[in-house]
Amino acid sequence: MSYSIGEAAKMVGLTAHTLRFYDKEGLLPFVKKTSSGLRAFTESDIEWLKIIECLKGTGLPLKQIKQYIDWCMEGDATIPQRLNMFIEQKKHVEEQKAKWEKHLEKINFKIKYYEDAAKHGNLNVFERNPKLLKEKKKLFED
Amino acid sequence: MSYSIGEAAKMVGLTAHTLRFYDKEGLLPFVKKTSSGLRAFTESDIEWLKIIECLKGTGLPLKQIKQYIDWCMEGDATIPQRLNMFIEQKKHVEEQKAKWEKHLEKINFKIKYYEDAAKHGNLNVFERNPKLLKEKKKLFED
DNA sequence: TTAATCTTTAGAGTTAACTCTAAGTCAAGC
DNA sequence: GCTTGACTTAGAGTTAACTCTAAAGATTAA
Repeated sequence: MSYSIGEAAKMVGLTAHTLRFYDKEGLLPFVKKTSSGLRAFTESDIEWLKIIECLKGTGLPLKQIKQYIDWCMEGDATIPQRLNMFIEQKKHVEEQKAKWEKHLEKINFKIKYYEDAAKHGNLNVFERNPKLLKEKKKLFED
Repeated sequence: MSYSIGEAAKMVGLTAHTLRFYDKEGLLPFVKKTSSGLRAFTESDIEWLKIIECLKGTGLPLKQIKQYIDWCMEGDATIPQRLNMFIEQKKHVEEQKAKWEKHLEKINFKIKYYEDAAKHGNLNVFERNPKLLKEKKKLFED
């Protein structure tokens, strides 16, 4: 059993347009067509789409995703490159997570700041709460 | 004391071009100019840049960042909107973090998979390690 | 069998966020 | 004073990733 492009799109949360665009960019060399020229997505193809989504969702550009797909199509000789790519991507995700953690601290500070400001209707937050000023200095120095 | 656009750019890890672009887009209404027309960034302006970087780094588009800056320029009446924006952005960051966690699991699986493949020089990983196949099914179902 | 709803292609258009160029102005060191 | 490098503007160009259009062919339900 196989899925039309519209069904496949729905399954992975993309549009048919986007899937055709990916195909045009060479990201879906594994998708076969029926005798009348319609794309037929297999279960395995859906899994490919999910790994593409995973890589895209962690910030890997389509060009590099294509590189990975190309390596997969080339066979066993490219296993080390593929392993390396995922190790690098893991590093990247962990760096991003750390960066987001830093950003989240600033956001949490701003929430505290504006909660106090909202309560009193003005921005004299640091006069009311000097500790928050120290916190701000720690967060924004470097 | 104040900083030139080049100095300010270096301090926040952007280029002078980008800062001029932000200014043109209305993101830097607070930056004053010298009598001869050069932008002069104060310490407080650098802090603005850091909060812009924080919002941009957590995926907020420049248009919405501009909306926030505009609210700040409007005064105390917009405090609730600003608070709300940071609360929404916090939610967004936490959703992203959860998404990245999911992606990281898939990446970790692929690393295990390709480590075994690399060790043996071929992709018959699931024949050697059926547990990994079950893990894969769990990760890619939904 | 026919209407409605897919799907196909090539190719044009869009959006966000830069990135660069040209032509001129300003500032710092010798 | 002069050179060198940084700064100014307006505006053009770039890149990634879609997003849409048109015209034609395929599939499905009544």
